[in-house]
Amino acid sequence: MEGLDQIDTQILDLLQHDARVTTKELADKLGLTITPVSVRIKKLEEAGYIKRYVAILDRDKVGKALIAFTSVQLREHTQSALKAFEQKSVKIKEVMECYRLTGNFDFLLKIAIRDMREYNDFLMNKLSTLPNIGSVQTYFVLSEGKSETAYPLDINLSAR
Amino acid sequence: MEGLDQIDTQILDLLQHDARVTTKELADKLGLTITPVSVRIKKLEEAGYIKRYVAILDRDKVGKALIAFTSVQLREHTQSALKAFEQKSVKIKEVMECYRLTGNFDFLLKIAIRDMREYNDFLMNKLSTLPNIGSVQTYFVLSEGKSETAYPLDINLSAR
DNA sequence: TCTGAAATCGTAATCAC
DNA sequence: GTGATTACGATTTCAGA
Repeated sequence: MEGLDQIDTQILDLLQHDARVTTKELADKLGLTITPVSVRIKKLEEAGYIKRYVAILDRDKVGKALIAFTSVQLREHTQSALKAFEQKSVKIKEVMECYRLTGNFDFLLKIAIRDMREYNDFLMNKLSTLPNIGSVQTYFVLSEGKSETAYPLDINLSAR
Repeated sequence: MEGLDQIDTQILDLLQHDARVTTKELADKLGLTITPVSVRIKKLEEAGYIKRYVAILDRDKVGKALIAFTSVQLREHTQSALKAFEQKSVKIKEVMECYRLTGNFDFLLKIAIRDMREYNDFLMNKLSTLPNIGSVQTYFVLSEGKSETAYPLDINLSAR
């Protein structure tokens, strides 16, 4: 699959906001019939543009009321030390996201837990047991102004 | 709906990893038939445990190769200044996530862009036009070790 | 690459148990 | 909760433009 046209991009954008939209609805919005839309979706899936479909849960309702961003600096910055930290930290179930960053800390982790007690358990019994940890700083989320899984696609509106 | 039992929790966990799993597959995994599984999913949706279903796209393939975490400190910390920043920043399309944080910066933004040129445009023409900005620090993502939308649910495995 | 019809498959709703 | 039936809607396939 070589490149996306405007219709592909619009399909992706609609699906990344609502994956339950029916092919018929998509077809109507795009001014097409079901068949080509269905074919395009399948191609987008097979070519890997769509990685997967997931349900987004209500964080509070499933008991993960607390989100923390934990930044980590390692003591040693060899390639193997960086790799080792990454490989081990992502195995901790509370770690939803793990990024290696530029700037004055090495890793940023997003942690989902029930409460402060669970964060303490994460910090003391899980994160701190990893080798080579230098300094750790924690930032708790006070409020979530936006939390979007959809990427900001560039849709050329004149193309309709 | 008052509380989740082990079966509900397992349904949620399976759906937050793969929303395309069929009711039949869920039923088989849970040792039930389609009917009760179908009823439970509907209840979970109606009670708001499942907020929505989305497609997760391939970031590189859709041209958002660069992710930045941008931390912002405001000059003034009145309630109205904080609220105003949050309300305005979330309207910027490149801002996928916006959190108000404890600790030594006020907001953390996750920014998805094509490249450094687009980040510069975001910073110069969008973020910096918001009122009350004190200091801004940017951390670019060098590698994404884990990027999960699923919350770490506690599944009591002994319950099967 | 599209349209439109036909066949297939999954889901939702209903029922007796 | 099971298991069967039904009806509906979505998806896939295919002929044809």
